[in-house]
Amino acid sequence: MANQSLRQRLGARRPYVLDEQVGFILRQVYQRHAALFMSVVGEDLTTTQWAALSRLHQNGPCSQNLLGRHTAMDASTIKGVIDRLQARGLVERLADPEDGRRLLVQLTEAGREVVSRTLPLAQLVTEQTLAPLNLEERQTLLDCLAKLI
Amino acid sequence: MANQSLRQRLGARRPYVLDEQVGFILRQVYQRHAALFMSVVGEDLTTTQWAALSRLHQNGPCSQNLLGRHTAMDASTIKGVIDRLQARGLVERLADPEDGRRLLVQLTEAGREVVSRTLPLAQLVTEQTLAPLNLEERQTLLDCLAKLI
DNA sequence: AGTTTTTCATATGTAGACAAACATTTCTGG
DNA sequence: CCAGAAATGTTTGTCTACATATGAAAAACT
Repeated sequence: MANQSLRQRLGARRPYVLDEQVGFILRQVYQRHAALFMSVVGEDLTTTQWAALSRLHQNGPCSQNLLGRHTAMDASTIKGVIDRLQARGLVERLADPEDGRRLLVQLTEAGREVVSRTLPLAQLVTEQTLAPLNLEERQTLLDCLAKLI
Repeated sequence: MANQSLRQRLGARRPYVLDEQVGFILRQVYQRHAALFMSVVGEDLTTTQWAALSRLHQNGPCSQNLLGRHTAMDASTIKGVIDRLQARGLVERLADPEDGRRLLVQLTEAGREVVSRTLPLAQLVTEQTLAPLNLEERQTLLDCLAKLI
């Protein structure tokens, strides 16, 4: 109103309200999603571990670093994730015969079982995360978010 | 097309494509934002440290746990954050005379200086994070995200 | 060929993020 | 009033996340 236009005429900005900042909101939405994932999926799987497993399922075996790039993790993060998945027998590392630097990472039989058991639950989590929005809003949200990556 | 309706008639779902899942997208958007924040703000401040500082600036002194709730951090997370801010002299802890359990956390003079120096940069980061969207899209995005907290 | 650069995996250190367990203090219900 | 419940802060352990440094292997270059 009058106040608003006065502020604009003076060149002053809106005050900085933490709860209105994208970053703060994004962190909370992701927190809610991650908590939902853990509680729905069980299996003691984290969202990042699931990203690695589902990427291996979708794309097949892959070098560790490349898998990291395909799951938005840097080299040291993906290493830790694969370490833990390997310790649980869901994944195995093989030397790449074609490149002495690379480790080929692939799902084990147990890993494939976990993936097929988890897939429908992961879909459910996506659905539940978006539950407060209607179909049109969901599409808009995903489109906007995709532009911000 | 024909394929699509066949799948629907059979009750089958769309395949699970990792890159289309909200959780995976959210993580990447937040990563980009956090990296942007660190590079624009400097001061060696993280987004969560900034959340604590700006909340104290906005709301005044506060017990440690309550501050955690106001910044979406659990008790052990906010403790670590305040530990580090205190070690840098940006924040101080006082015993609450009214409640023997509580620690009152408040900004120091140095903390207030960092906040005023950082505020305009934090606004810039918000702006840059949303840069790929027009004004209408930004509002829609924030509205949708707010429903997902 | 040999040198430089890049890539890959690893290691270390710092920082969120949360669960679970704990002691202390405060609040509440009977 | 007093016992049980709840809140506050701390500690420990596990897991992401990244910067930086290192050694080894491959690619690119002259």
